[in-house]
Amino acid sequence: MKLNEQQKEAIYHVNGPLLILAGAGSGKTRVLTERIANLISNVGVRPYNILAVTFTNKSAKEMKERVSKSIGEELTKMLWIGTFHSICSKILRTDIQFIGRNSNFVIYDNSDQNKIITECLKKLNIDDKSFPVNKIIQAISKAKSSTITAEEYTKKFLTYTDQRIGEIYVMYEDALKKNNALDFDDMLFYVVQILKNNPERLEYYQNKFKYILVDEYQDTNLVQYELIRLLGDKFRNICVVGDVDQSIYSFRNADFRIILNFKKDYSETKMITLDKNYRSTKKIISLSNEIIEQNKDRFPKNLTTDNAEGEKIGIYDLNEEMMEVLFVIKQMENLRANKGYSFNDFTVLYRTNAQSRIFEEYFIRNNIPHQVLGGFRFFDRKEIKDILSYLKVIFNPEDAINLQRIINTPKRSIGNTTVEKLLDTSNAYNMSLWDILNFQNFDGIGPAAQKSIRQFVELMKKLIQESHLISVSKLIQLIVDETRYIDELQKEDEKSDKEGSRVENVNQLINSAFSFEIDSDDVSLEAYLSYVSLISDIDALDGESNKVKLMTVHTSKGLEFPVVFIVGLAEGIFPHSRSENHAEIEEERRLMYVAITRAKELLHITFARERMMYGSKQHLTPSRFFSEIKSESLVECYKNLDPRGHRAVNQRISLTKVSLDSYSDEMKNKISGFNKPNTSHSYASPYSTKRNDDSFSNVDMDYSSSSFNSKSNNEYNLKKSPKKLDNLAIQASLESRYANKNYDGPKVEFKEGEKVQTAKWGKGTISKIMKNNEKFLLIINFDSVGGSKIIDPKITIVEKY
DNA sequence: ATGGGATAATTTTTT
DNA sequence: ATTATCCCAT
Repeated sequence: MKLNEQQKEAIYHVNGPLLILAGAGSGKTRVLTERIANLISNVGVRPYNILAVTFTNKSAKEMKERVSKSIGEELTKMLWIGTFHSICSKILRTDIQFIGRNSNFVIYDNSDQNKIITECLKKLNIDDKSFPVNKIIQAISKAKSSTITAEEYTKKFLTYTDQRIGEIYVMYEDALKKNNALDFDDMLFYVVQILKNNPERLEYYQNKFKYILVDEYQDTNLVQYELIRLLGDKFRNICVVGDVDQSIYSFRNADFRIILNFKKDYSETKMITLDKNYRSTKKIISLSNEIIEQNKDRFPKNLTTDNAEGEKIGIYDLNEEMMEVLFVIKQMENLRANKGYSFNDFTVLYRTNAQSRIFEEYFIRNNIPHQVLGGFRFFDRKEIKDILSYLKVIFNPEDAINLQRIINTPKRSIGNTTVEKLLDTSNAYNMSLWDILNFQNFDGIGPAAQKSIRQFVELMKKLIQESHLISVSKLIQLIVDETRYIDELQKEDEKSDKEGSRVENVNQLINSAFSFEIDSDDVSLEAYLSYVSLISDIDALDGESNKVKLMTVHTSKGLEFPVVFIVGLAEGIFPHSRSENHAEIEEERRLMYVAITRAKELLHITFARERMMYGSKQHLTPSRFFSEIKSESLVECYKNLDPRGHRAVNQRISLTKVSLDSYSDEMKNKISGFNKPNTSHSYASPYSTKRNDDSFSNVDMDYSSSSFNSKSNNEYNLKKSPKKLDNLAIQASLESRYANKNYDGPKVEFKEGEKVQTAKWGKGTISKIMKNNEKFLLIINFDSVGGSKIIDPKITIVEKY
């Protein structure tokens, strides 16, 4: 496609600060990548003089791929493209000594932080009811994101609460230092401190990064702002791209005022607005404009498009949650049968992860291939964290937090009381927990526990020794073998009937470590640990397989889909009940704006008036966002008026066309503080009476003639059924039988791109083959289950079909 | 030291 | 409904 004038201007601008205000779907990724390509190919900038910062690893990867296509892999490798954290981790690896820390550091995540804070509270004798741990973590994170040190905190904030938090902050910092650990915020803050306090390092990086590009600038926080400011201060070739209307991460201390103030910091800024949308239909863009215009804190901007007018946006007012799901299923079937759409054109967006469940349930029951993005992360699973804790302690035995995590995992009779005593001793002698464990005798600890401790120490020493000799994947295998941890997991797996076993997850971890060893230049334990600390999940969104995607609106940022269903548009859910003040409601509205602008062709918005929440039935009213739609011509509203309610569900959904006006009125009555001037000027549409008369043009969603579900011919599977599907259970047991048998069948030749199937995961495509002299693994994109899996064909039978 | 039962809380999330 | 946390009995 041809570039428009604004895009060209942004791409070919070379020197001086550049602010690109890029509306949704305005081709900003293209502008960024072509800008990099232009700097290198035409201006003659050396690739290692360019720094490009992205918001997620995924977008960093995408940018690398796209730049690579235009300037080649070799040059792209010399660029610094990455997230703020990965860039800072790279800098700290060489420069952390400047703040007197050891480069052997480990990165602490939220749960590690949680443990430290809990300990601090205990030591300071502060009640964790009046000072909830998560609130404290947030406060400290906020301070660090605003470049406020612990000492400054205690001086700056003088209320009782803040003074106590300051105390905790000081102690927390101390603990991190003792454990030779950094939290995520530290990584950025420390780099800023190093640059501020060491002129020669600042000079070095300023000369290195002659050209800086920052994506998603509306979601940066103060430290990130400082960092970019410091790095770019010499050459001032800073290009930032963002959209105030898509700032949705203030709960993570993002501050969109930073992008609003960019011009104040750099008076010579060239500002370019990209407001031509290449993604969506006119109707979708108009709707998004009407919603976002309600926000006061923004640059006025009017996104337009030359795309087709498009279909009206459907609004569906349903009686209960299950009907929402049924409606989505039915619509998808229609679009597939009559409009040539396929499963991977469809995406369901929701406000909270909890909403995904019912969709998953019914999608599985109706054999709808789907993939849930986000939600519970692989690396947050207990068994995975336990193993990573072993690795972290092996790498850095001073890490008392992870040491505590594994000292009695699996159970080896070193209980809380014993650990408490050990910690007391550690504090008393000001020695690390690891040093204390290495003593031969412990006062006041029983002989059984002493023996266990000695065994544990010997085990760890052995593992530390081995870690220098063997690969990470082998080390993980050794850990689970030597500790007999796998036995404990096996038992837990047998007890619970949850899907996806813990043992299997551990195998996935080993496989993913193996794939890291094949892909990565540096395969040291250190490199692996910083790699896993900075990635969120191993499964990525793969656009090729034919699956319906389900995700939160937050996760959908930056993506686009032909057909979007935004579900659960009810007061309390979207906008969320936790959003109370004006600023929070505006953020919810931006979130709604993001959701709408994901859609390319068709957009359906649904809500249910009744839904199960917190274990009981709740009655909900339509979202206030409906009342903000001014043009009746953009939407088509349907209401489910079936008096039989849920009993009718197994037969049909009967939808009746209604007027949008009813939602304006309803919202005016329901939302307190909603004081719009009288109806005279706004929402009444000349067509409203006609529409009401029209109400017998029903949309009849009869699905008894469904050709969709081939197995149970007539009906959608909507009745309650046991959680686990029978066929899945059978497949799983088959799979485990094969696994235990140590299958050594015929060696089949596999090729990338080949269609294969396994008993447990069904059909899929081989996306990558990884092998070396000790292992042979397949990465397979499965159609029915979420994402790709790493499969060892020696353990899992893989058949071609 | 461990495990079971009572009790409380329940957004969004990258790194 | 689900899950984490706490406290007490074993």
